[in-house]
Amino acid sequence: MDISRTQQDYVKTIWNLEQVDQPAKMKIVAEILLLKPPTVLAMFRQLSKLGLITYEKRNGASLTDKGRKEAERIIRKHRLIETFLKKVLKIEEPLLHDEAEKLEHVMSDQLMMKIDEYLNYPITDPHGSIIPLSGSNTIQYALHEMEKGILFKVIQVPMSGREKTYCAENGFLPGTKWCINKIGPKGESFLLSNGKNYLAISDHLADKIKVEILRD
Amino acid sequence: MDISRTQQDYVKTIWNLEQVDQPAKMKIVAEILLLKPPTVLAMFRQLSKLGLITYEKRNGASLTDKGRKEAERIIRKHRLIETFLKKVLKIEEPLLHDEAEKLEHVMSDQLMMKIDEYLNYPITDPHGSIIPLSGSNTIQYALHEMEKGILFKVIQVPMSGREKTYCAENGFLPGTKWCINKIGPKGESFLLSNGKNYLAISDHLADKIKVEILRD
DNA sequence: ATTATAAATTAGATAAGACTAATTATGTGG
DNA sequence: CCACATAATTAGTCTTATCTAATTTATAAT
Repeated sequence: MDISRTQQDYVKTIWNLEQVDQPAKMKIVAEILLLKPPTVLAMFRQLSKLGLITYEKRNGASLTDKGRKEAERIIRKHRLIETFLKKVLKIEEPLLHDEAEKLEHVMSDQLMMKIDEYLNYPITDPHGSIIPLSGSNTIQYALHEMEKGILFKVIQVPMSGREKTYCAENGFLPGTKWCINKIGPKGESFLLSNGKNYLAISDHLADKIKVEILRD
Repeated sequence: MDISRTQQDYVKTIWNLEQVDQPAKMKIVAEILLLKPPTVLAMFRQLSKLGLITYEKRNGASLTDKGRKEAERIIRKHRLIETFLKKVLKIEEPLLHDEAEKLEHVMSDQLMMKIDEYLNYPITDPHGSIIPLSGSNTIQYALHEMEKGILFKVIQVPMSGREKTYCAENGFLPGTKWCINKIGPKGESFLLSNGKNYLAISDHLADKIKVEILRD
């Protein structure tokens, strides 16, 4: 059962608020969507019934897993569309955003897959925001393929030798989370940080490391 | 004042019927749009009030100039979108048509211009249908640039010499209407017909002839 | 001309999404 | 702890686009 365009706008708005840790209270959502509180209340109830959000007075709406999945499907479309329009047609702001805002509601998943493929599975959109993945499948990348500013989780490091030791000594182990601070010219080195320490990874080593992008 | 998505579907349907000289009667329009006659009647009245159609009992709806312009704006979008999706993303039927059907209602004129430019102002869509022009401006082409099956009006022929005589003798004069029956391999000759006679035009001559595509 | 059939119309209902105006909760400052 | 400001809610209305069921109007066939 597809949700309506209107409902899509709501989950998207709530998702965006949650990204910056703002509770999605009625008043705020109403302001963002240029609606009045009673309208928003009615929709919150509708979305609750659909299992997309939970709503508590004074606490605002929170996406359920189902709702988050819906939201990310739309955000993914929005960002892929922006990337495509910018790359291929050289569209600039504000047209870029406005068109994506409309197209995200009508482009099929099937078409989005084609666009994703055409763009060679981009990680970020023209504003540098991460493009959420489709569905629940988390794709693993080589560290090598990452961009600056991306937060990721380590999945795999070399299993033996000097490189294994280097990673282990620096706490760069599967399951740990890191962020890319800097990439050397021509991508020949990566400066990572985990909030406490910094760690340099050579191009060569980066090629042997598997990571997973974190998006929440 | 933009017309609604629903209204757009109606004028588009009426336009399509007029193209094949079918009167757009309520019953037919209802069948095409999967609606019931009372619904269509209500909309016919609405569209009349908006000056987009005239409606007479038993005779069906006819587009006014304003309505035709609206319809062609949408058809133009549909066909440009199909051309783009096919050329760039290699989308095939039936997805091609379904996506265009949705996108035509949301893509801005501005974006369409970019797509038109990107495609280098195509004349026909992937099905060979002519892409209507935007607005009232009729663009003139060299006969040379035309494709098979296109109906056109002659705008300009050589003003002197053997070629002028040839055109004049065969009734190929400004204002007359012709259709391209056949184009030689590598476009080195054109076989035209005006319904009565056939006329061959060489590549060389075709280059000096200006025509205007007829789309109604 | 009369009737049967098909098309058009009316009347009234519904659903989604929006509004306004009025009312009720809630939480904070005095 | 009470009053007031702010937030949330209720109740009722509107618009757009749809429907069904019943009725009227044309057209064609006898």
